[in-house]
Amino acid sequence: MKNSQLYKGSLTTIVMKLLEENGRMYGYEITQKVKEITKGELKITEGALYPALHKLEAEGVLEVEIENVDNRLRKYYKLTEKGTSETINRLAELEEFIRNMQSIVNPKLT
Amino acid sequence: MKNSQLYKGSLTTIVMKLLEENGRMYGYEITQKVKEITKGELKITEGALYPALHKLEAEGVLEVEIENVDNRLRKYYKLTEKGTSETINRLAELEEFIRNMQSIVNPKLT
DNA sequence: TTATATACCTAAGATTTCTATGTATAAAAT
DNA sequence: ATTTTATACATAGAAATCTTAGGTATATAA
Repeated sequence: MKNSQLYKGSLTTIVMKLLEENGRMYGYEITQKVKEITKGELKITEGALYPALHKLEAEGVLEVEIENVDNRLRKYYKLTEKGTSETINRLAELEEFIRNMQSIVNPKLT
Repeated sequence: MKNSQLYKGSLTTIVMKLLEENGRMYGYEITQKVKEITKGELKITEGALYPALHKLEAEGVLEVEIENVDNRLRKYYKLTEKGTSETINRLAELEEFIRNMQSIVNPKLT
């Protein structure tokens, strides 16, 4: 994750949301998608992403399907049932986080 | 910092913004102010805050004035000149971060 | 033939935060 | 009178996350 420290702690939420949106994705695809969505402002590093995916899988949040495309390995991840309900909580937390940060940055509006 | 992982990385930005807003504050006051602004949703822990304040001071972002009030020590922190310009950058980063996160969570709006 | 893009991976270190604990005074509650 | 709560500072060890820096391998573009 390049850029500011602020993104610390948001990686798994980003991954879960993208999987909720797109059904299934593989690691490299996630890095490209985030770069695209944020117009290059946010670059997820592989050193952060792959361990995070493995952890989410170990926790039962994600499950993996391995496929061979063009002689290259792809590991497609998708949310489990548990992962889907976790994602709902995560997104609620994210919205609360954004609200709270905006209250701090712009106290006049609240 | 209680609650979700998302707040990781945002502590110094919060502190700097509050000091920009309020001129000078002491540590305990900062914890109370954040609790108040976020209606109890965000609690800054002292184990995170004090080392962060010391680090910002060591970096020349903050300077400290020690006072004795009611027989109790207070260390008032305020932004240095360097700290003030750093704060402007931090707040711009925060706004960009929030924009990016909203693009991810709500891709239809962008 | 070399560089870039695709696609996975890990290990060591840095950084941040949490948990737990410590000191001390003042005020409120039992 | 004593205990709890609030105020006010602090640190040390552990946990979590991310960066940096490498590694493997195939396919395509320069």
